[in-house]
Amino acid sequence: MEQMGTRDRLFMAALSLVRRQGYDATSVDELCRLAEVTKGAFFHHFTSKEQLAVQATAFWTTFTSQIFEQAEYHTFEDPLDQLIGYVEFRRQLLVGRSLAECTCFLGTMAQEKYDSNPAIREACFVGIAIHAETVRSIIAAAKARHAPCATWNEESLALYTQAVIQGAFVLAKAKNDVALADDMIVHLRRYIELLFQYAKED
Amino acid sequence: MEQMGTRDRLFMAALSLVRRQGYDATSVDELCRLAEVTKGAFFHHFTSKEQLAVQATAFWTTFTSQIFEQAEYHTFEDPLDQLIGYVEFRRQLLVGRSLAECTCFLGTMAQEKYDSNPAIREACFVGIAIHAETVRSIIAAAKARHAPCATWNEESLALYTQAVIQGAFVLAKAKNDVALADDMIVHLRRYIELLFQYAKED
DNA sequence: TGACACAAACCAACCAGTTGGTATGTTTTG
DNA sequence: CAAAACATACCAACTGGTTGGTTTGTGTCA
Repeated sequence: MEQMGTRDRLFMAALSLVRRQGYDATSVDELCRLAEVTKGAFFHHFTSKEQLAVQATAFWTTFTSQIFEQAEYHTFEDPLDQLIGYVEFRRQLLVGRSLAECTCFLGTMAQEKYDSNPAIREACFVGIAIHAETVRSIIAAAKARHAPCATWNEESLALYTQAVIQGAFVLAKAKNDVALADDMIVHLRRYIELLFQYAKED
Repeated sequence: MEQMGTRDRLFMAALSLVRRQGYDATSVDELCRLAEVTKGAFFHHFTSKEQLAVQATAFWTTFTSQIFEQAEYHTFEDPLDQLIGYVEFRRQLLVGRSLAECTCFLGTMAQEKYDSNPAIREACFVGIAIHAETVRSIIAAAKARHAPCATWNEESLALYTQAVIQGAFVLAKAKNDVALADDMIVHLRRYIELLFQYAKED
């Protein structure tokens, strides 16, 4: 964090604090303190707290994309193995991490600001949709090979993977137990396996 | 709302405002305004905003329990029909309602305050667990009749139904579209059907 | 020398919570 | 039975502190 520029340090601070406390509970002063930046510098780079939040969603997308791109599952030949590999990778991302460290910046902000701040809401949805699209393309390939006649929609299933993961985070937060999220993602894996297994046997 | 007592009017205001704006964005003054109560009256009945939130979770539990108790699915003979009926009832609860009107008070608050307010977090989890338990007992009966040898855990599946619904709300909020939540719950129904269908065919 | 990147002091609005008080019962006691 | 004592429910005005955002000034580098 030390050698980063002022903007990126503020983005990192936003990810950290918003994921832990939410958007409203995170003050500009607190962001500046963590980023080791003055308030003057903050408002030099961003016109408002809202603008930081909106731009932080794009920062989050590049930040997380790098993590997923480096994951092993991309090297698997069979797209169904890639899909199961993706789900397993989401489980791996939970181990040894606190809730604030493994939960989704976009989901957290979207739930809080969906009605009161359209700009933030939309930015969060775009970020989720970008990630869901990478999952959708894997699902599409898996479907083409293993379940070409299946009735379910690949785009809908891609969004469902994200919904399950977001919901897993909500329940894990309520119980204050990351293990619960893992448990929920195991169900997601089983659903996908059943979906393809059942289609194969037709 | 007019003939209710002061406390219940404040609870109703809390459900309405917190579901729309979140906990932090809802001020005590705003709660009082909606409940048509003075700030003095607020702090006569509650020692803090936090205490209102904690007690509102119990209010929410009784409030929502009544809705579920009156639902048709309880009258079905087969517990598997009851389970599918429950999921379908969750879908019905979405129709004609805005996101703020159909999403979960507990999930919203839990995600926002899980790290910064243990009392609120715990109260939210208790509320979710109480509801999940009613679903678990239906699942247990359905499993006993239709899938006695299935390897999956009924408590875990009950929590999963709640995770999917919570996640459906997060995505629906991000897209600002209730229909997306409905789509996600359809996947949940299919998962449950596959889980029982597959077990039957063994 | 002038545009950029910051810093420090500051501001009005708003926040949760407190104050001292009133109106309306209910319970106790001479 | 009535007066005193207490309890409950409420209210308007206020407090110390925090909020997002502004203003004004300074160092630096092309």
